[in-house]
Amino acid sequence: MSNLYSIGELSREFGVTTRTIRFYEDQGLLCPTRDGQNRIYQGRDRVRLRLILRGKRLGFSLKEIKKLIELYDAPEGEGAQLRSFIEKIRARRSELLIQKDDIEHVLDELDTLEQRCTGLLAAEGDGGRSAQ
Amino acid sequence: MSNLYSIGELSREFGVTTRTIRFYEDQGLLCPTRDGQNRIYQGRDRVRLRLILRGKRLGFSLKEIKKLIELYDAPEGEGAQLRSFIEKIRARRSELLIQKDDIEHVLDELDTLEQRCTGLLAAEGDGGRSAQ
DNA sequence: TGTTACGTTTACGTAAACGTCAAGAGGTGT
DNA sequence: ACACCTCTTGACGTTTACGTAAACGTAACA
Repeated sequence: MSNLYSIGELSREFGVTTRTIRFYEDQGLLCPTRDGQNRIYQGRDRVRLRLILRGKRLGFSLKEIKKLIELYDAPEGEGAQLRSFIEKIRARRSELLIQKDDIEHVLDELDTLEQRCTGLLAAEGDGGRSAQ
Repeated sequence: MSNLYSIGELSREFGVTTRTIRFYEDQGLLCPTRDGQNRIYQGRDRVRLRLILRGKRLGFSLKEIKKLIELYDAPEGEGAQLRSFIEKIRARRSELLIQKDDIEHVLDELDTLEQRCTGLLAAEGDGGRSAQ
């Protein structure tokens, strides 16, 4: 268990380009240590990358993802800030619950579509005998 | 029940700009009828717009949304096409299931974050008496 | 001693999804 | 007649999230 990764290793593991990983660093989402010029990623960087990609799949912007990461890294600050954080978290949770609902809807629609397609296929293989 | 809508009405109802709605038409996602130059949207256009915005919330690109709509509108074609459609539907379903899982993860993380924040708040209101 | 693989920085390019004018037409109220 | 509102068609600008290419360093391998 090396626990240390090169940019290429991470790139292969997660199916993103090295350019992408460097870009995330540019945007302040990752901050690997260095061996001379070369980047060295630790376990926590890998966890972060996983978080980033998960966020992306959910339609978060990189900026939003960065804020979430910062929340995780430094949950400090005075009352007002904390209360505003909590507000944002709750807003985000509402959106996610809506997304879950969206997904249910779309899954239903996909089921309908697939059934329609398989129906058409059957009618075709049928020589059209079961067409309306 | 007029069942007919101007671009402004739809824009207000769905909270998007008229520019956005026209853009969707440009991309072939909507095709309202006309009264002279003015666009007139029917109930089905409204349904489509709802579909489009749902797709967007799920991170679909407009091109992907267009394909889904086309699938819905014209589920015709020969066997090979239908089979390829079904493939795409299944691929999409897999992604959505992953997204659902992503959402569960992030919801958990948000819960953790919120608890951490409320904990800090309590410690603060406490005058720090319950700090570590 | 090449060449192959992997890494680096810098910088310009690009596709998607609109935003933002500009300039005008058409109806409505006063 | 004038203002106001909503609509129209361009057309250029902007942000995000990278792609792509240039030009180079380093280490291994035949």
